[in-house]
Amino acid sequence: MNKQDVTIYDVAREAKVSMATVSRVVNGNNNVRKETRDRVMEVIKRLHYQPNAVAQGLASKRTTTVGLIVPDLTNLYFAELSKGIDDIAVLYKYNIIISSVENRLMKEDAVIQGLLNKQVDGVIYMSNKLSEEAAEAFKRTDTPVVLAGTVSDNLEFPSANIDYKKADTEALNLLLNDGKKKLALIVGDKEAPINRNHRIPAFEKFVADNELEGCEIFDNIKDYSDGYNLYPELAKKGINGAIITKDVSSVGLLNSALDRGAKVPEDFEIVTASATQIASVVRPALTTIKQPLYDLGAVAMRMLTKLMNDEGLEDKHIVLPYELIKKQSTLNK
Amino acid sequence: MNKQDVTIYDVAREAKVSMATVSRVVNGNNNVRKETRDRVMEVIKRLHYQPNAVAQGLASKRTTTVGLIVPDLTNLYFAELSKGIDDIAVLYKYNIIISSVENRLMKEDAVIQGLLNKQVDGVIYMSNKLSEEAAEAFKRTDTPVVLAGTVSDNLEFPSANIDYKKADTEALNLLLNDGKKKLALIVGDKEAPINRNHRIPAFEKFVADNELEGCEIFDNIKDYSDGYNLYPELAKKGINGAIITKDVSSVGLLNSALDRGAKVPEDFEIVTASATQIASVVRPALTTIKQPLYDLGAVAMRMLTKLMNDEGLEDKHIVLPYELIKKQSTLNK
DNA sequence: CTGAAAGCGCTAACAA
DNA sequence: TTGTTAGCGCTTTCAG
Repeated sequence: MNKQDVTIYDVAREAKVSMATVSRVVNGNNNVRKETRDRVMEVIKRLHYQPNAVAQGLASKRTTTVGLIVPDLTNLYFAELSKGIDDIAVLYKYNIIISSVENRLMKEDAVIQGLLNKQVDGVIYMSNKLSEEAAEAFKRTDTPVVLAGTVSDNLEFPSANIDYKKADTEALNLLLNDGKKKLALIVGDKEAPINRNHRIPAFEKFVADNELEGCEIFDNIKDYSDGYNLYPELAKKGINGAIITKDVSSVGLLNSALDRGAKVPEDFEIVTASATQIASVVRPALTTIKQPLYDLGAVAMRMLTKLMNDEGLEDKHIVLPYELIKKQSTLNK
Repeated sequence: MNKQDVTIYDVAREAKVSMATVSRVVNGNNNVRKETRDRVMEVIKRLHYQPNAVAQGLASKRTTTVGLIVPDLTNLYFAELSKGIDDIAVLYKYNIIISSVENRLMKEDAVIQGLLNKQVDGVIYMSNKLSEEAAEAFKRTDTPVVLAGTVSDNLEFPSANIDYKKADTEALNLLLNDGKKKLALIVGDKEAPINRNHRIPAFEKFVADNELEGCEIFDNIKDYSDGYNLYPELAKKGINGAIITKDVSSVGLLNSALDRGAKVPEDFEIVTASATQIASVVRPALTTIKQPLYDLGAVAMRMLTKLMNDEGLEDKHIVLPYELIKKQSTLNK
């Protein structure tokens, strides 16, 4: 059987109606007499007609496809966001074209352009750092864009997030309350807007407000071994409490601390800021800022569907509640 | 700026050539005089012309898009396969439409049909269990299909896998050699072809060959808590060595065993059969059958590119080497 | 090396 | 309620 053996034209002829009528039936348009509709449906069934979505897309200028831009699929943070997005996409009958952008030769704006050339109806952007060129590319187009689990510098794009400042401050308070005063904020990339504009200012404010000494921000801690290798430095500096944004790094740090004979949480407390599976299966279990990743994705996609239907957004920036889950990597006095 | 303000026609007029020539330039066809090419290129740059991939797709009947069918994105097994696929896809300039099929109301064949309607040039199927309808849908179409990290009952589709029988047998030998004789095979779904046709027969053969008593197969262990809750039953039955196919379950089992005071690996040994991140960060680290997931994905996608170019496959079923990584959840005598 | 012209399969006014 | 008729933006023979 060939790629497309039966077209709308075949159905029309066989059902003795015009292509327009078949098109109406296929698209659920009500302006068709029931009798006609049934006849057309019967022929569609009989001939196994399937509409060619590419032709539909060209004619209607809507592809029912959205683009997803994600750094890395194997990072559970993004995988869980994606799952939320996907479920809502299915609900609204959109397909998803996924593009990873981390460690790619192709520049981000080229990736975006590729998506736009495919005529996606919308884009969800999840990379932690919205580059200049990417922002420019988005601004040049009518195609709606929503950010999920990431922020832009000036709120120009709709987004779904948690209140990172509040979450971090609450976590820092937990550490301080446990008697830990030499604190660290450990991030993957200082320049990511989420860190630059939220986490770092919150950390600095907390340190200043509480007149803490010897607190420090560590940058460039991205994977398990980064975390593992960082611990000695923390120990030397007397750091006894840390918030880490990536949970794989947290686990590395945790294991490293344990391997070097540190007592967690007595000597050293850890809070991880993205509660994926991985944080909950290690022992001692990690205290986490639990972000509602699935929901963030779902909400972002829901916003996008509204924009794609020109419905407008009542709220451009949705903030979902987080939870501080206290486990065994903190004393929780 | 509108979705598409400049078309091939605009470029043609501006460059004083025909659309055909512009098309040739865009597609890198050599039959264009350098002078003409340069002129067209200049106009393309100047007008910021971007080809409409949907129109290209309709006219050429190739969309440079492939469909990915995956149970669940947040399962690292599939995420890592997907990463390999994605990297090769980028290399060959294909986009990826990803469809999750686990816990969906939509039946698998409907998902596949949706992909075919979008005129994908090929499909990579990674679900653990290729349903009847799915296989039928694939057989009805000319669109090439490749299986990655999964098998079909009768080798009808090209695939990339490891030798599951050999891997499991090697792992079982490790357990036996460590003195563990009451062994378990713990799977997510007994009926998945990979289990039914490979892992289970290998297990049964091993048990028979070594005349072991009290060995057993456990089904339906899919997530962390399934694994966690299974341990008491294993303990009661005196099972002292287990191969588990899902590593999240392995971790549940491990933690459960430790929580109940069992010594791992002295009293109880564990080998997990899919070495994702999660298996390597827990303590004691899990001994794993390390499948080259990234490579399996990459190889599958490479096969697909060949099929999409009608190049034919020298080898329909590619078997990649695995590694048995001995860690602390086995004695490794 | 280049252009003319016929589609690809469908949607969407507009008429009837 | 239905049909006619232009396209959507591009590729691809076929001629020249």
